[in-house]
Amino acid sequence: MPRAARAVLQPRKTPVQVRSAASVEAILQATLQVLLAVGKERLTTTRVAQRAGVSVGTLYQYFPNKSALLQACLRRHMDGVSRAIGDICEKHKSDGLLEMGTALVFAYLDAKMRNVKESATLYAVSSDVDGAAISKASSERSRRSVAELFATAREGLTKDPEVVATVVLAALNGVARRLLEAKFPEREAEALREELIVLVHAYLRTCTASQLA
Amino acid sequence: MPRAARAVLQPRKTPVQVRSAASVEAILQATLQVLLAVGKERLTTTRVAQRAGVSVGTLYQYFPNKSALLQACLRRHMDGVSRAIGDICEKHKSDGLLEMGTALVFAYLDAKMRNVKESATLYAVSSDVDGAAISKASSERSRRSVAELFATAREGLTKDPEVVATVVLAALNGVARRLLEAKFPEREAEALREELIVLVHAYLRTCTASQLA
DNA sequence: TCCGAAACTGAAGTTATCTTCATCTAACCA
DNA sequence: TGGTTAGATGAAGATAACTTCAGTTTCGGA
Repeated sequence: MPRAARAVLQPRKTPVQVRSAASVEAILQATLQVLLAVGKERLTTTRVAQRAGVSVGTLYQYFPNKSALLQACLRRHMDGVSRAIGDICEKHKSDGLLEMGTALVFAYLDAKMRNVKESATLYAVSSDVDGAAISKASSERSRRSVAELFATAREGLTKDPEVVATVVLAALNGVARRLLEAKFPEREAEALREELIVLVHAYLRTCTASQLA
Repeated sequence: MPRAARAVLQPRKTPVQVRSAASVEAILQATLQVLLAVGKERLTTTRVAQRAGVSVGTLYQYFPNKSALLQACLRRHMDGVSRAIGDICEKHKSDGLLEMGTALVFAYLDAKMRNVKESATLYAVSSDVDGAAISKASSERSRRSVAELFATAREGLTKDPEVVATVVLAALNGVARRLLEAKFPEREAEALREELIVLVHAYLRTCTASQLA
């Protein structure tokens, strides 16, 4: 993995013609495909270019290096997850706390499990590539959404919504990871989801004065 | 990262003389030191050998390749954590559930936070190197310990101890990761630990028939 | 239709590290 | 003390990408 260009994350050139935008799109898609097909160890820029149906040179026209390419890919995925969380938060404003909890569990697991292999692969990529910053930004956004959501809960919180959101999301993330590492994620998913709801509900009950059903 | 030798993880040669055992030890320590000092991107076998005070050739006498070296390092660390869990489980056999929960939270966070940078760095290494298998084996051992512990709880569980253990450990892991990724882990640690205890207690209360304090 | 800019090409250069192996030294044992 | 095995050495070889750039093609407006 290259040592250069920590700072240069942005595409070099902003597409102005249609075909170039198409190239960028193709390259990003190809990156994910190659990643899934052969794994990050054997992902090469040439291979990605081939799969995208362009030349390596074109690839390097839009991404300063391999690392930036992978980062862009990662960012896409993460944004998808945090957008899913954000949407669900919008939908459940002013609901009851438990309802919120249930909705979050479903949304989170769905987002991660939609295609298991993609999530798992990108987790692995994340630790190269300084993915920490990217996933941090993304999970920060989720945390905000969830904290705001909790703040609107009918029952009223007795704790800092930010803290509650942090704990809930961390727990969700822990279980999701556990699931992704399992041999047959789909098989275990349902059971763990039920249990996760129990966990989240139990916790949320401690965060409010009123007695929840 | 090499593509070869997926299967060959074991040291090539088993030390029979004292000095060679010392070499192996020195190499492993050096690996960790180099990792912490310059990061995995710039860790080279030559650099490790230098730091260990041996030649590269010696290194390759005991580790078939760089990957195996890092795996050995990772295994060491993971074993430390699961041993800490195992110990605490022994100590709290037949205690009350809540007590167990508290003890686990402390043990887990302590183990991960003892030296934050080491944990964080090795997490990153883990995703190269096929670390999944290693950490899986280790966390499987932890899960066993914790499940056995829960099975001895005074109150008696109304759920499968394995499931309960899985959920609790996943949640712990999620929060620990969140903490390791934070800018100042030590600063947030205490607050999150308290909250984690609340979370675990709340969950454990749902796992037993009797009313817990 | 023509021209300048945008986009594309891909062979070749560059760099960096892993890994080997022929050779040397130290340890052990009879 | 001499022979045999274990251990250590490190320069050289091999590999495997990444990345560049000079030249070509395509696009879009005048």
